[in-house]
Amino acid sequence: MKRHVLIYGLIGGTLITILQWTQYRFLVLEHSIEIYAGLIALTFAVLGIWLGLRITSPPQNTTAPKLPATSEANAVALGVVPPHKIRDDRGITPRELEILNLIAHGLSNREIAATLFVSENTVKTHSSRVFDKLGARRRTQAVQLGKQFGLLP
Amino acid sequence: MKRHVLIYGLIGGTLITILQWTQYRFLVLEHSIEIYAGLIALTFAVLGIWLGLRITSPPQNTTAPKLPATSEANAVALGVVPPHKIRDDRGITPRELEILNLIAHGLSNREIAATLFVSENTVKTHSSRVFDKLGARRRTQAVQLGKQFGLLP
DNA sequence: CTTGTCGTCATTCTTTCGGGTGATTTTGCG
DNA sequence: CGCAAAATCACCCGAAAGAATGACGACAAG
Repeated sequence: MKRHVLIYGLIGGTLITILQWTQYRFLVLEHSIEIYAGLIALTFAVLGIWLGLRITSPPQNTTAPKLPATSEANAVALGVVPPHKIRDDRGITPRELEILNLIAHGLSNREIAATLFVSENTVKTHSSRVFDKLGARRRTQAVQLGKQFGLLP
Repeated sequence: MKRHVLIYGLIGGTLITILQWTQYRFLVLEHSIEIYAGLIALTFAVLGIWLGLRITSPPQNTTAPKLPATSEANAVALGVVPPHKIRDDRGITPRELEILNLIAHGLSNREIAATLFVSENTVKTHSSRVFDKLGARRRTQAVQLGKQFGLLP
């Protein structure tokens, strides 16, 4: 990301230099200022669009927390390797995984509590722990990450 | 969409006009040309970024890191997915599907609103409609049903 | 016996979701 | 042009979710 800003500034500086170099031509051509302005506008508009695409192509990178840099996980993310082979169990206990599974099926905490015959607070505790271990802030995100880690089908 | 281009051209024209109007000031300030060039560059860079976001956010191909709509066709062609699983588009509009997609990625309503440059209320309206059309009561359930209907990868 | 883990439950508090309703603006199409 | 669908935004309100604690019993390992 920093490289883009660098390139950006570099192009800007180059453009300024070129403008400075061709400064004396303003005396000759009458309306060259508009032409130059248009050129600059066009250039930077294209550049801006390109930049805009660049900086927004990974939209949830800002929200997505710690993703492992391991080659296995990357392979899973890219779909190269079937995810059931490598499951990144991040210290998630069986009970917690059970809750995560029910969450993925669209059940509410109350329904999960009723299913497992435990208190709703217990479900909340488990889910909170799962979220913490997965680095998720919402249950939908937990489901998404759970699938990435091969914990969920 | 056409309006944006229009606005774009309008702003450009206005800028040119302003430049023309302030043309005589170039005789006073020595390096104002660079300043003006920088201003133009900055303005159009921001504008370009904005435009780039505008023209690329409606189709979620650029923002969606996951497999696009052609994934199912590819999967069918590869024999991975049985062809009887046809996507049951239940009158869900593209925008609504886009919101559903972002929900499936674990984004909150606020984050979705920020991603799509709309109000949080709008996101809520869309999601409510999607839930209604899918028969879901929770977003996790909506995701689950969306996958069942072949609307989500 | 001490330590650590796991599962369980509670309380308080804040944030987020979701339903409901109404409104305006854009847009696509006949 | 005029209409209908889609998209946008606003407000209220209750329910659900989640964070931050603290606590207790069971159980296995050291």
